[in-house]
Amino acid sequence: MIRYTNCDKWFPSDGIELEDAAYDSVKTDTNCIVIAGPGAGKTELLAQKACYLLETNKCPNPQKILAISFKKDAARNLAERVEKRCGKELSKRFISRTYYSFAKHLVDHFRMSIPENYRPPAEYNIASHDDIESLIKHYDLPHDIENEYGIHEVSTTEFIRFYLTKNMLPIYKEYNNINEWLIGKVWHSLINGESWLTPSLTFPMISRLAEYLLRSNPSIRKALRMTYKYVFLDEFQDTTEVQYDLVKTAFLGSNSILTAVGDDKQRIMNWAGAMEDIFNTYKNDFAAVQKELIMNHRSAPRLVAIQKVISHAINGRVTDIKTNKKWNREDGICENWIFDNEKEEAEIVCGSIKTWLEEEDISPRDICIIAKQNVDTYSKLIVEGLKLNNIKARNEANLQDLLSDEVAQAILNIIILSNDKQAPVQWVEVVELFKMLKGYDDDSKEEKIIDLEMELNKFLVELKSSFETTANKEQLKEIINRIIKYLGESIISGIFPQYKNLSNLYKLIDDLTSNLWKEYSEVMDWIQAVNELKGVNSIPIMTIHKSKGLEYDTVIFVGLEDGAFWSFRQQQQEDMCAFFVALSRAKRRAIFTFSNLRTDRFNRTRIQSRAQIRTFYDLLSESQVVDEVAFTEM
DNA sequence: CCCTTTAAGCTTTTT
DNA sequence: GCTTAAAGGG
Repeated sequence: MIRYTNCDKWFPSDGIELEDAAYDSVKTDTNCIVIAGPGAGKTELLAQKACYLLETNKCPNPQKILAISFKKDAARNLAERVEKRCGKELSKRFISRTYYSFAKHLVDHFRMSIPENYRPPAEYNIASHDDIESLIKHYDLPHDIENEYGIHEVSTTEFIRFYLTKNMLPIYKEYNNINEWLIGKVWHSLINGESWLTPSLTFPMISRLAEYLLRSNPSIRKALRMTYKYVFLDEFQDTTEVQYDLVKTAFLGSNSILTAVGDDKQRIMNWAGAMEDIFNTYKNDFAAVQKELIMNHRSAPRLVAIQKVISHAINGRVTDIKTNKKWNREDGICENWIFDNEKEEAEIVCGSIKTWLEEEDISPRDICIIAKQNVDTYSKLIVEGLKLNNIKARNEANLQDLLSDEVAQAILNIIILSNDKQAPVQWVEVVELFKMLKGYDDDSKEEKIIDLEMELNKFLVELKSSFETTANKEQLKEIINRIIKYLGESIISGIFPQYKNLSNLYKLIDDLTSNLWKEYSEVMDWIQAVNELKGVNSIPIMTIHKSKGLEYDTVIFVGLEDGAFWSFRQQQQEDMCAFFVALSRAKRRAIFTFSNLRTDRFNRTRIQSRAQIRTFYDLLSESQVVDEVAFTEM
């Protein structure tokens, strides 16, 4: 029996302290938009709000909270935080999904209620770019698109990204031009398939179908609104029109209470279709109240001082951001490092990193190397230089998909467990996975679980002896295949949709085998090899976009040059935001490098200019806490 | 065939 | 903004 807390007596769990605006946002009964800058504790705020609603029974059983994020790991993080804060039982009614999984669930579950001419078959693929391109080629049409600026040619990529799902369903009853006809044709072919193409839908198409479904079925819409009394919307500044239309149809005019969280200063997804004026649109549509968090728990005071200046340049607002008490007033380092060429840049950067790792209490994972884009070209010399000093650094994007895959994680956990029976975290994760694979839940009999654990132990012992005789890549692959067989190939493909097509699973096995073997052949120890593969001893290198949401003690931004910000003239605001995102990843130290000469991704060395980026420099000097260090005769 | 013009990629996620 | 590759014109 759960005992509920009186609303007035509710306090944040686990000793968390919320600032006033956060406390307001938790307790408010109205739709709201919470502006949460970097380090404001966005995830914590949403987790605490979920706890408040569940623990005080403001969200009574069987009603639920729906949280919608963009990325799987954001959705998972939030769910984990809620479970940690208010326990397993209550957190069952906290449903954390991505936009696309929310949409796909609706479409798959209520497929038969979708109007017939837009009803997809029970089995359909996720359409690839090539699938749609083949259709466009099949209809053999030019695809000029008319917009407010007149007729303009549209690339295939643009057609798929922006035009195929530009409007709500149903698509124009009468075709005004050849492109509307083409959009209709492509939709029809993708839903019904062609002789050479199984029915295939893109995620934005699925979202449009979900919206159409809800709009044309008031009873389903009503049921959804009754189920989800509270709705959280994460990273709201990145919302696309397709996603917003779905949210509007689902919840506008209902009693469901929406809490959107976002930061207009971190809008760096405009180019990918994020809505221009989403905060105001939402405020008007949902009569949402704006709250603004003013704490930055992450960055040191001197870094926050710079962030304030950039922030003001972005939106013209002056906010008195407060820093965490753990810092001294003078904490925080920000420097611009100017070099003649990349070679000098690499030397100084590598030397500094080496010194920091030796003399300061930080590990490789506390440092991050960031570039605007083309990460490999900007970091090539630095990676080579670090390698000479036995320091590892790597582009996170290359292994990200592999390492975030649930099946890959399970395999790596099992490999660790078979070599170290004491690994508690891995044990819990693997047992949970097996319970899921076998369809057990918390009500399952204790004996069943004990049987499962004993059987697993037996398997791990068998594996261990195999590992002792593994001497080449092929033998490692055999072991991984045995693990897959033990998990059950068909069970995997049934539970993890990405492996419905088994060739994806075989590709994963190949990928994992070669990457793990590469690590093992260097360290000759399985546990260490898994850890190296996970990158626990590597300095991460990534784009600004990938770094969003992450934090590091030290951030080295490589290449503060016009060449790196090639779109500055077209999207000054967005590039300023990108600069803000990169800067605000740093807890204590932010370094920006500039090189007069830079080799681009086509391997040509060019003179770099600062004419446009001067804007950044001027802002940095205005903040009066940035030191400019020249390693050159400029 | 050669020279000029034009398109597309850079930055991303999702079952 | 700057590159490469493909397409277009004479």
